[in-house]
Amino acid sequence: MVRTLYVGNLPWATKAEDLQEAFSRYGEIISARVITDRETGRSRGFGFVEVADDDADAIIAAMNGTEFNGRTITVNEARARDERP
DNA sequence: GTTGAGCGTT
Repeated sequence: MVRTLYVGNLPWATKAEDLQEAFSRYGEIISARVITDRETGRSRGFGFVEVADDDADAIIAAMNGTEFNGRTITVNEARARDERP
């Protein structure tokens, strides 16, 4: 099973592979993705990381509120798009 | 070549 994590407050230069590398230190990463603006192609400063269910809690605890390339990032469980108003 | 709260593609 996988759980999707929301990662916010990222530096502009952050790439998906950067997330993968950083998060994989604390658990199994299924996939990582940084959201970029579809129109401009620039990073929106946040992303999503799919992690193994068993590692999700440890990863959130380890990464949330920590400094990532100079910015204090936010990590918590992501919401489904359907839940958004 | 910029910016800073937020929850994305198929």
